[in-house]
Amino acid sequence: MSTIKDVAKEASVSVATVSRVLNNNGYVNEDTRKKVLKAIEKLDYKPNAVARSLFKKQSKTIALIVPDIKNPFFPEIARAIEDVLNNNDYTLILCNSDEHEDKEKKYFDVMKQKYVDGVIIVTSTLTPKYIEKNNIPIVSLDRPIHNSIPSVAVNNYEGAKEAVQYLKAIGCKKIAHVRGPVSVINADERYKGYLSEVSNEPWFNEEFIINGNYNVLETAKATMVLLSKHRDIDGIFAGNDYMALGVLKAATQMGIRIPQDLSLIGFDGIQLCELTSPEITTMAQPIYELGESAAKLLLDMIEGKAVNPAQQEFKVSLKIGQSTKVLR
Amino acid sequence: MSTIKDVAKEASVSVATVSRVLNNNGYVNEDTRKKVLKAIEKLDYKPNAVARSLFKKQSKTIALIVPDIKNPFFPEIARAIEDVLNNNDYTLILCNSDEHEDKEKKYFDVMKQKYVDGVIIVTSTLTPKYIEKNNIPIVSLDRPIHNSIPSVAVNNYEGAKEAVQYLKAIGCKKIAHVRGPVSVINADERYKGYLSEVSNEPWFNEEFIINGNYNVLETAKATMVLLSKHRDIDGIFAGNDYMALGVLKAATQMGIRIPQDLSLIGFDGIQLCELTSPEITTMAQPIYELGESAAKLLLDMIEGKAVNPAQQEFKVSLKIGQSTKVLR
DNA sequence: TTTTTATGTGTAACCGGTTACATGTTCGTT
DNA sequence: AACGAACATGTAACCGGTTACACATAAAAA
Repeated sequence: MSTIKDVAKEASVSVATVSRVLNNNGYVNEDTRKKVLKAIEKLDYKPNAVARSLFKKQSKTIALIVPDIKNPFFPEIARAIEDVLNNNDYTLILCNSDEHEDKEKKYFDVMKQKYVDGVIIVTSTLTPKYIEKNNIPIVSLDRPIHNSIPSVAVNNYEGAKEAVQYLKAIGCKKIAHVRGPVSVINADERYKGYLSEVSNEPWFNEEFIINGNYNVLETAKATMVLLSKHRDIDGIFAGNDYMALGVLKAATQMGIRIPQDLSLIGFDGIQLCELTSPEITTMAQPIYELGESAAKLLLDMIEGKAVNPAQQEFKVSLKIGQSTKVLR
Repeated sequence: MSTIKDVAKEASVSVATVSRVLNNNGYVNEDTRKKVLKAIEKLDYKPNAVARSLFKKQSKTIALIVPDIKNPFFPEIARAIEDVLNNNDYTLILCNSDEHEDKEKKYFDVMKQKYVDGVIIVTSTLTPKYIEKNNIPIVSLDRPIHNSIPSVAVNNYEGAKEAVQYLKAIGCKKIAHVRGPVSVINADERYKGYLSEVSNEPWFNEEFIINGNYNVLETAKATMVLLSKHRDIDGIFAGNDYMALGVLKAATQMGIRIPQDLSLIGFDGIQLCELTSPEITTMAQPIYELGESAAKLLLDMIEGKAVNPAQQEFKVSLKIGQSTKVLR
């Protein structure tokens, strides 16, 4: 690999001049510029990003910390983010936290040591205090942390209400809810949205709420228990699509037909919804847009454009599949 | 952020000494070491990874280039790789190539500029010549490029044969194949494996082979055409699980029951197989192991342990789900 | 006692860029 | 003719580490 010195020598100029043409700043005579460009071409010179980082204290790299990339929501997010970064000559570092605070913090340390320019994080454990202490541009995604931390998310509470309203509208008389982990803010919001819609219904029963922990198999098990005890449930609002898959599985196994016997609606709008049969009706988040916006917001912050701690809230939208059916 | 100079001053020693205790090499008096450690503690000093990289010409970072992280095979791979890296204090950069040679090459350039220590790549387009020219430790995953390039993959040909053999064994009389993209080596191998098992069968028909391009919806469409024309097909070997999902979708839509009317087997063994109903029978690759091995191999290469261009080949194993049924 | 050898520490060069500052031209103005 | 602004380029310090080398001292060997 040739260095800037080699180029300087080849073009018979100083390294400063080469640096100037490289970065297109300062005065450079047109002829000199051409000479340098020719030398760069000849030597197939590529500037050393690490040396540049050391001086500039920035690496053109951002990190994405998610609980687990295997959860199908996150690859879609990651893809959107990477697209934006790629278009802006940034690079994406991927981290799996398993929701462990220790891992998150360890990643944070490493990122600071590597001059990573910013972080997009999906977390339920990190505190605003810790984050501010680290003083690195950050955007929380999917799960707002605090109004002092920029975030990109959807209105889970409203979305959940709409989902339940839809089930009601198509004629469901007894609606159950599979909620996500207690510690996860969006699962909580969705749960609250469900509650606000059903807690005053005469049929409402605490037992209609089960916890699927954002896990398919766990959901399937819990759903079987639920449905065998309460055979008259005719609608289920799953806290996310992944768990809706679990419900689908349980129902199929029990010979309960979806949507004929039971209407099912999920939340998120992951691609998987369209691939199952029946296709899952869901309250869809604009996932790609979410990732895209988070990335753009972060880049703006890094480049000093965005100043106010933006709290972007997107709307979810009902995406009707085949798992819900108008009953009457 | 404090630097090594701050620590040196705090401990009243030279930066060289601090560096020595940091890296645990060279002679350092026990008392001096303690003094330095105390200073490090006091200042909460973390060495600057970029400065270190510049000198050492290595970044403790490796890149993973996949066609698209949204394809559910890759998050599982990525997770395995990241686990290994994390345990070895390496960081993972994620790149989506969309199978475009241009993007792959662009990533390569960036990686070299950033002193990325190695690359794990899933590609069908890059040539051994190009790769060797770049002279960076590399492991090709899932799709061997050439025997001069270390790779980690499964025996797709054998696996495909076994899959078809299984369909035969359970009594399928007419077996179709949904193949993957023509340009992708593993899709080709699987196709050949299928052919070797069926081309001599009296029932064999060229029309039993359709192309799903590793795409669900495309597969579903093609499958509907296939099945409406050839109603006596009673077994389908899908080139991967993702396409098997497409077959499942098509069959459901057409009222063809799986496995009662049609047995379906996929390839890969992604987690999704267990989440559908019916669960998909598949020739499972040891996905996690694949990623793990690729990462370990690459780290060995980077640290100069592995020298011979290893071509690791893993075995696939039949994982019986609910999409295949013994017919007689 | 002298010579090695092992131990301990500091100075400064180096990794490959960027940029502040100095220096020197060339113009346009007055 | 004199002077300031714009243009052009080079020198060297700097970013924050690592390490070769020099030097000093203590312990071991001759």
